[in-house]
Amino acid sequence: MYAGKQPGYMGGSIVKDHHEEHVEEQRQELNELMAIRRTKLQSLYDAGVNPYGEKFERTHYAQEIIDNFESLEGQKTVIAGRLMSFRTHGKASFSDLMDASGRIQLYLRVDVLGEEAYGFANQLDIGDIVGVSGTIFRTKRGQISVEVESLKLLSKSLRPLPDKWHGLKDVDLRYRQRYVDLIVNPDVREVFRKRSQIIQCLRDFLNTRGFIEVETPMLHPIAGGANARPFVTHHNALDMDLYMRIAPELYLKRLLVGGLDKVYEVGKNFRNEGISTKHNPEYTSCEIYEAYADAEDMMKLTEDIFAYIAEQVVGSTKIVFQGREIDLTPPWPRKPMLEAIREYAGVDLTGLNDEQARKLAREKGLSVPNNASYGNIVEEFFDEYVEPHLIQPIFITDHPVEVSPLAKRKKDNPNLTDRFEPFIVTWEVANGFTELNDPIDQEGRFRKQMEQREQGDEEAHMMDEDFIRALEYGMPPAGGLGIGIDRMVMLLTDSPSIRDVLLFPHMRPR
RNA sequence: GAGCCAUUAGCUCAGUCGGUAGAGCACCGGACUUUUAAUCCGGGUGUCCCGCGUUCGAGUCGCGGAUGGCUCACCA
Repeated sequence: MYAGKQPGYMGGSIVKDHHEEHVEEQRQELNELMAIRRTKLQSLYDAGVNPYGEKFERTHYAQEIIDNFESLEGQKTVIAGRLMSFRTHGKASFSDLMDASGRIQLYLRVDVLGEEAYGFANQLDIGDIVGVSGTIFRTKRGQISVEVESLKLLSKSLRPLPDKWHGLKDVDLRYRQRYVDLIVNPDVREVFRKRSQIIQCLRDFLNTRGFIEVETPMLHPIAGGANARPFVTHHNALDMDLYMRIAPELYLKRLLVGGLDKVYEVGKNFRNEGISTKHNPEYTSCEIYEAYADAEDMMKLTEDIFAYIAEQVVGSTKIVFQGREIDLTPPWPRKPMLEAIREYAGVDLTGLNDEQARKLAREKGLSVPNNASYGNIVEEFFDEYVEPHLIQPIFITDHPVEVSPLAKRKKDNPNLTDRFEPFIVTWEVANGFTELNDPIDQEGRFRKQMEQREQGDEEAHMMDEDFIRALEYGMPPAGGLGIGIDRMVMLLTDSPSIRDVLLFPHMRPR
């Protein structure tokens, strides 16, 4: 009954045969460096070593050992990570092991490990993942190290890593093979650790102030809440097209109607538009709504959020972006949009009608479509003359009603809204306003948007009848705020391109 | 979408006037028991992005294309 080979042995044999075939099959297509590693892989199997090990219990991270060396010197440790370099000296060798925390040097001696284990260690490659146990000490030259007493291969690496000194510079490859980028460029890990920290701080800040985090749909029957072209997708079972969300706004405001009066959502929006150093087709926003508040409250909230997070993550409200000091300390100045245009463009657009505004714009050499509204012209002047000057944090307020279809009109001027956008290093980093809670006005605004849509403006809002119905039940007066998380991360990590703060930025497929 | 630039070894890059394809790192072999971009000796591993053309001869010149970067346009 139990005659013949044991099941375990059989299993091993099958695995081995499978690997031999596989290795042989692929060898022809590989360059020499990879072929050598596959040969080594095969000899590991031949020697009965599993090159893809199992669970490994560690006692320390590399950085922990370095930070606490005084108290750890002479003690045993078990660590694991990727081998990043080798310096062999005959019967002794040095190697650098990198784990999530950092790097530490390994010291291997034949008289500690024994001939066999030492020989095995010298067959390892840069890039292999190992677990080691040993004793913490300091070399003659003062380098904190682990004298290795035993070593286990946990994962064989079959591809050579980029140059140890120059690393991986090809931007395209860095984004496409972010895993390699993360291995060889420690700064990149740091950026993403900070990104995580920033979002964590944001949640802490809001939760502490009594906001609750919610999740609303990403698949929308109507794409609303922003001026943007949506992605269209299809639900098979329902046989209907759906839009990937361009903003969570209209759902979050339904929650205000429902009585959840302080809500926020952190998540992705999808916009079917251009790609640039500041735009990715999917990006992360945090939208925040507070009932019984207004734009002024949301401006204070914005400043406080930026200041709090900068303090936590960078250690100061004065940060450096691309060599320039940016002072995020509240309060930030406020400036109405028309006043900013008067200041930087020398043009007063106050009280003009559409036609007068178009005429003035053309005189100034701006390209203006014939159906451009007063609001469009104001925005055009702003983008052209004002935006490039807004380096230090500032709130631009009081946007024209035509370009702010979800914001409440100003009490003293129905052509303007109680809206604000903070600008830092010329970027719009957020957008907020006193929310329009008048269903009749909202319906009128949607109709205006639909007219623009009919005139070919693909980014104009769609009519959302259910949202109107929700407002008809009564939405409390409220302030709303949307923060572009990616831009915030760029700012706080000194990253000039949005691709530097996205782990896997959108790339054309190869 | 337009302009400019780039594409050469696994990685980072040189390559002159059109004349047999180069360096460092990595890798392979050897020496070396406290090195650290270890060192020393030996070894060059290549679809020069692709195609067409000019030429006796193209990594190099011309045309077309691909991919990427930057700027502009678009886009909050």
